[in-house]
Amino acid sequence: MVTKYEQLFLENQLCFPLYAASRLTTKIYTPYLNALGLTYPQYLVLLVLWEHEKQTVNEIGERLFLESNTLTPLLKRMEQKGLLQRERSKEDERSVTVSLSNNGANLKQQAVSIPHQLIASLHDDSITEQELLDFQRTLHKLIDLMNRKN
Amino acid sequence: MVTKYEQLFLENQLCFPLYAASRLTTKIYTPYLNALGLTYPQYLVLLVLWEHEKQTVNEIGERLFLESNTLTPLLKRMEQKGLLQRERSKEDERSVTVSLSNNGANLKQQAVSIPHQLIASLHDDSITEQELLDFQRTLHKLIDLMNRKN
DNA sequence: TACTTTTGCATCGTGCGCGATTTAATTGAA
DNA sequence: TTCAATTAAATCGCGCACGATGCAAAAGTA
Repeated sequence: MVTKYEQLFLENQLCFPLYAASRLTTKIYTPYLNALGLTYPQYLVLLVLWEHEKQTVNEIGERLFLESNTLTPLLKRMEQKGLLQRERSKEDERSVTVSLSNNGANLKQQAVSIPHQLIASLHDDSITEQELLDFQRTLHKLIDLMNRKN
Repeated sequence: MVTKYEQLFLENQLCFPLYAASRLTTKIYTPYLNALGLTYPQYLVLLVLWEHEKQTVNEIGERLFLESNTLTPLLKRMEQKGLLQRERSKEDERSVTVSLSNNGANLKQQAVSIPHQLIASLHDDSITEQELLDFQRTLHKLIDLMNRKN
């Protein structure tokens, strides 16, 4: 039985472990991404663009749960690095279309090996594959749930 | 079977869902914390201090996985708000002891109801209590694992 | 004791996140 | 068709995160 006060312990909340886990994972990604000259959010934008080469700021934002106040400066930095182009849409002048440059598209080849390398480096007998799949499933459910309620 | 390229999809990675979930949870906390005049990281510091009223910057950092470059400015802001005091330790002049003010200690009473309110507002039949407990267990395992490998 | 090394905190610079607001284009309604 | 409402980006300000570096105190070592 968890008392009212014990719910205030760090470990008994969901928020803190998620926050800690998120920061730890990006930290583990960092050396691999540094090698490609990318930050973690920049890598996420590329993941989205590697699936569809051309998208509006809004579409990218829907995938990443980010808005223009975060994306606009982020995309500008990526444009400066020559990873992508930003261009006002002709059909709807309010929208900005973001498209991969050759440079940005080519990074995919180098990024392909990252997930496997990470899994290998993190491999541990204390967590089974099935446990991880279940975890992933619940995580997606939680995201959907919180996204609906927000 | 997930191919090499499919591993680059957002959904097939662990990092992005964790990142998204973490941000969504803090977003859900925000209105409750705003009512107390707190940011989410400030709330985390208070959670730690509510368990032990007096701790060094280092001890707080070990609990939250944060270092002085993040904590020092954060704690200064909290000191300005009158939530805590910072003081050089007499025994070890390198350390700074952080202790709760009455104001900061009293906030605990108001914070106690937050976890329950959140659980209630998020309640959904699509996720069972057991599923959530399993999830939490794996999450802690992952944190331990990543923390060891880092 | 004299020294090197380690430790704890602070500072600096950069890049997010995000609430609030602005601007311009498009859509919707009378 | 006119005007109000909505939508898409952008801008601004603030508060984290965090790598890199600096500095002083303490601990370890010859």
